[in-house]
Amino acid sequence: MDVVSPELNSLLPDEIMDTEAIEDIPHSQSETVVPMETDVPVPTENLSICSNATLMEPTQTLTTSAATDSTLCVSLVPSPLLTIKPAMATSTATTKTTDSVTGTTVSAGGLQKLTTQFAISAANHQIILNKLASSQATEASKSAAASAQVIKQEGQKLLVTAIGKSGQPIVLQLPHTGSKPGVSQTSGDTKLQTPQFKVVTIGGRSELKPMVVNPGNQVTALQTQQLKTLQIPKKTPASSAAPIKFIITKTVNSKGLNPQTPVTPVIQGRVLTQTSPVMTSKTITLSEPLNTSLPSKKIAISPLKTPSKVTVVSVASPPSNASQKSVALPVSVALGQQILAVQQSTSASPIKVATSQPSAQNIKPVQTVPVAGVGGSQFKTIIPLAAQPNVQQIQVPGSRFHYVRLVTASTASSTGQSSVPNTSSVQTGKPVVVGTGAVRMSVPVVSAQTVKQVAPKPLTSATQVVTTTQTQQRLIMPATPLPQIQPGFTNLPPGTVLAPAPGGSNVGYTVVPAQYVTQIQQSPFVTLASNSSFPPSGAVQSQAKLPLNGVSAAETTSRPRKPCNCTKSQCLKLYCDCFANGEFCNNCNCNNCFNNLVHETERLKAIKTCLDRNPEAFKPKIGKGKEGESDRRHSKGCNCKRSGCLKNYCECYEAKIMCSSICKCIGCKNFEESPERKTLMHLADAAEVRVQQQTAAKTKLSSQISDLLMRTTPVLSSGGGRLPYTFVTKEVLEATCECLLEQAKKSELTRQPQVEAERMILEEFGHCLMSIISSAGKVKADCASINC
DNA sequence: GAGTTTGAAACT
DNA sequence: CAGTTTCAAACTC
Repeated sequence: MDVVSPELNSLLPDEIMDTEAIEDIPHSQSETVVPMETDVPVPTENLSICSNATLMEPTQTLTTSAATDSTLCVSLVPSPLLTIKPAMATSTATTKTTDSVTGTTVSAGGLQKLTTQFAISAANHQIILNKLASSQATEASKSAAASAQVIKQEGQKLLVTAIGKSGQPIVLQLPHTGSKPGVSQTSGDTKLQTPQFKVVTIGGRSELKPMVVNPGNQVTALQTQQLKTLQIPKKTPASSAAPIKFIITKTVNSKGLNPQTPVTPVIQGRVLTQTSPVMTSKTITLSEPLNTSLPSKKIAISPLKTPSKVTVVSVASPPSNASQKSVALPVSVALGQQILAVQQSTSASPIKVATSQPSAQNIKPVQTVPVAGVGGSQFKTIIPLAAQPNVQQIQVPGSRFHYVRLVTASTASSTGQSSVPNTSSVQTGKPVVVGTGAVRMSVPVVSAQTVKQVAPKPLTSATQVVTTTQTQQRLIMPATPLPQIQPGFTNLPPGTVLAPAPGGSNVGYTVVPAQYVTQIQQSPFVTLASNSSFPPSGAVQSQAKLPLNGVSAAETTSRPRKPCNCTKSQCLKLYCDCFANGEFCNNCNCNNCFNNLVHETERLKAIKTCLDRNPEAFKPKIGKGKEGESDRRHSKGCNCKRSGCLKNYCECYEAKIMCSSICKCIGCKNFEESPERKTLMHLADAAEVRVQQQTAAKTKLSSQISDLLMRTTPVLSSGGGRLPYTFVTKEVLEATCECLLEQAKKSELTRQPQVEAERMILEEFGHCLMSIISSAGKVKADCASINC
């Protein structure tokens, strides 16, 4: 059975990637999503999918809760059926999620209760998602529905994000099966046979996941692979063998059951993809409590660039009766892959905080939001804050991920001292629980660059664990809403974290680029706000700089951006690249800079001004096209007049993309067949090759010299057999240089190509080195013979 | 490094 | 929306 109907199969990828086709849905004030870096409007649709995929846990239940009527809750229930629950947003409802570790069901406070379920027929194992905006999809879904007996239900949506692609998640409208037989989780018709769970990956491959369904709303994975992923294959012919058929439909800006009710802008947890077949990981669904009546805040963190894939590793919730809130550090990172992990910690934490509040209130879902980046899809993790949340920032040394820990005031101290382990897994796809105790969540901020930098070795084993020094760095987040800037939350600069403004700013919040968490940590505000029970920020910093996988934190956190030189804009206008990219100025050459925490009030105001002027001011200018293809284009197009669009004045050329029809440039030469462009490209390529060659040569030469010096390090007296480095005397060096110059002249006379000339010179240098070594060896032998 | 050119951003 | 000004980066010398 096809994972996706053929019609949709060819249709989906593009549409999924098409972010422009998806309308922005007004955001509710209480559920504000802060985009990090994206050209994708903050998705207002929510997808919540809870998945349990641990072999060890027989009681795993994936439950996603939707906060609003527009949300869709998907639950893996004991029956082989994949049950999708439409969230009937009720403020008092709680979402039950199964602890991935313990298998315990936990009620998340504030989460919308799933009151209605519609299940996918076990018989046909099909999920039909109606694409409302596409007649094709509709037809496809109809045809599929005929066999699957899936009923289309308005107002129920499933967000499907394109993995590895930027783009707004697609709202999948799921059929309501509440009235259908066999929908019930406790349905007695649950088959004991092991159903195969179809893993559908957007842009990826699909996998069959055998699942053991227990009659207790529990699903157990029989495979060692613990990842449960709902993925939609991109442009991949669906396998007819798939027992479960996913017919995906795209809903554009669906308003849900109640057209009068605006779609909640909050993004529910999403199931992301698992890319490494060898990696053991879990894809976990996050439950989103979407209650507009409740004061909630979401923290969007994530500067990301071009992650090919993002995996939400875990979203297990602690048992409802447990006061402990665990924090999982997402540390699994592979090249081209991002893993956002929010995993429930084990209850092993000795610290248990008794709280009068219902656990549901303490549990906040983590939202992972895909955002479009220049190079690829990006995901943001958004955390709604509890009534009085505090945020503790956690930084993993050597990683540019930024974690924000939400803790209650009463538990912060205990969390800080004992709840955070000092080790975390970095490699396995399965997140390692790093912290336990009162911590609610950890939110990774991941960028593609970060991934590349942090990425350890290729994941070959799920058991590889890299020990890192876990430090705690905190941001104290106010629990109150952010009325002042909420309207612009969805368009805040990429990588933005909301934090309280320092110095008692009346604004109340600080828009903090995630890249500058470190900066925040060093700010006086943080110091003052820091709980005494936590390690001093200085200690944290020192720990954070510990090398990870040979890469120091300093290296990994070095800003990739060039320093700005603003003089008049105070770095509070889009003239400033730092500001435009949602970053604080750091190590810049700017004058009178206000783009820092000290001037957060002004900065926030400036951000708002920019957003008022252009709601998409902080979104990437370069829209994301298909990967590997040239359809990336400038969102607005350039307006070049004199540069021919072949200089870096042109934003298109600078982004290494060709001008498009939306450009208003004059005399454009930046098009596919442009000879000028080709020439420039060839020159650039040649230059790049040369640089690479030279770099390689230098590296080799440096290595040889280093090796030589090592061998000639003084030691004859010590009997180590080394030669005295004094053999490399000035005379020897001069002679060597003469030889090299002679070789260069020779190659020049013979009109050798530069590459060949370089090779000849290097060879000559090698000969020189050999001669030196040989001579030194002879001297050593002579010396030894005379006992010198 | 200073000066010029350029085009996006900001302003009117 | 169009024209102008401001601004900082890119570029040239």
